[in-house]
Amino acid sequence: MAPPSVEEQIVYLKKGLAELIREEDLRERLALGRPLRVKAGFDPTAPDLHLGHTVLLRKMKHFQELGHTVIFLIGDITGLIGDPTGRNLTRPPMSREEIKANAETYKTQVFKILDPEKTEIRFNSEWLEPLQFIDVIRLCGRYTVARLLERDDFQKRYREGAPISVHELLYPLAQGYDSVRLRCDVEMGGTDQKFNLLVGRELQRDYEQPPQIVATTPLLEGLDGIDKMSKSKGNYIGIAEPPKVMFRKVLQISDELMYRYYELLTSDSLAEIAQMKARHARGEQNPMESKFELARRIVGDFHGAAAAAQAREDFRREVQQHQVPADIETLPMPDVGRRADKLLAHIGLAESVSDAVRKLKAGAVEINGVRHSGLVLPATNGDLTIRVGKKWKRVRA
RNA sequence: GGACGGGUGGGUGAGCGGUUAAAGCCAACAGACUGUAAAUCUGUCCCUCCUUGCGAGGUACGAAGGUUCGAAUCCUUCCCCGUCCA
Repeated sequence: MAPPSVEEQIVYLKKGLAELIREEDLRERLALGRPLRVKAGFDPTAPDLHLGHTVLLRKMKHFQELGHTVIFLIGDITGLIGDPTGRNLTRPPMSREEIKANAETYKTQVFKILDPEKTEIRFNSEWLEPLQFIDVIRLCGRYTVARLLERDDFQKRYREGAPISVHELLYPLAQGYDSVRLRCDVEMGGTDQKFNLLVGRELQRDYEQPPQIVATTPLLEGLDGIDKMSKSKGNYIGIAEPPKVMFRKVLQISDELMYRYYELLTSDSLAEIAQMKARHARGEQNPMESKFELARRIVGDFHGAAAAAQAREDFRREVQQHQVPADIETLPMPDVGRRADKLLAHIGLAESVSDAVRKLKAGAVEINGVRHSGLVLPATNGDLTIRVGKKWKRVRA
């Protein structure tokens, strides 16, 4: 197979990017004919990757497919600072032990998408840690406060009187310095990273390197369809989550969000998505069908086709037909007498006894298929199969 | 270093000596309706106890003390945040 031409590469790489700065630079760089060094940095804060990250990872994968080298940079030092991006408040720094553990988890997850052969995993402690204070001062001397304050969220926080710690200002510099040290040709990130990525260009120029090309990917909205997907918001689908859970989460997103997910998480073209949308609008196809398809594909990406089919089956049986899940967790009967409220709290179907009482009164509890609102458990000699909302548990008699 | 302003439940944000476990909104959780989508409606949303009640206790309004019969509300000290001045 003939290697793709520069123009073919450009077309392939541009698809699904939010912004490319600058296309001309990329064209020139590709024309050099050598594998480009493409970096993306990850904070070691969230131990679990979610679909939001995969938008970026999928794009990185595209670079790999074209023969380029991807550098998966784990910001173990910058993690100590805490990237202020998109936050109104300063993030508390993490301990080194946490960061190390999180980094390990990353490694096992990214290769579900990236090709290990064409990936360098690096830690920025490698070159940031040996820096002396004087080096840091010199680095700071290459940039001005005014320029750093240009960043949207700094500006906003400054205007609103929210705190900005000095070390947060250093974050973009550190990230830019990473690019210098790694001699990056391209740096990728979410659109919220644009500022940091651009600082990298400036610093590279200062170190007499050709400035990196900046490629940003759109931010994926979380399950709520409002905020960007993040672990701390709890609106995420983790790529390590069980097929069943992923499947259910996808089915629970809104129809509007479904189109967005198709756009960012599948290889379907915008035209195909528009056609699908039109079919829904004309009533030729139930949007639910498309959502099932989306769920099948997403689960398939991370767990394989068989698991996806199984997840679909589980969903049909458990969710649509309200049948008892096959893998229901079964626990021994705790010592709570005949008290239903205490039992619920004990087995984790309620947060507290008080919460359990509320749920019972609200009619949210079903025992052996019968709604139960009393505080005393029904008389039975068999196991108790209990459902509260979408959660199921079984208790052995 | 000085002068002000502020810290309330997951988030906002009222309350500014007593019917205040603390309004409203958002989120969340359950129920109805559905395609367990959206929208809508209803209920719940600190903990514990039981005699399940417009029940009884215990905690709670940055921290610790104090004044009061009684404090989230007043006073003192401390911690944190911001603004202005230097």
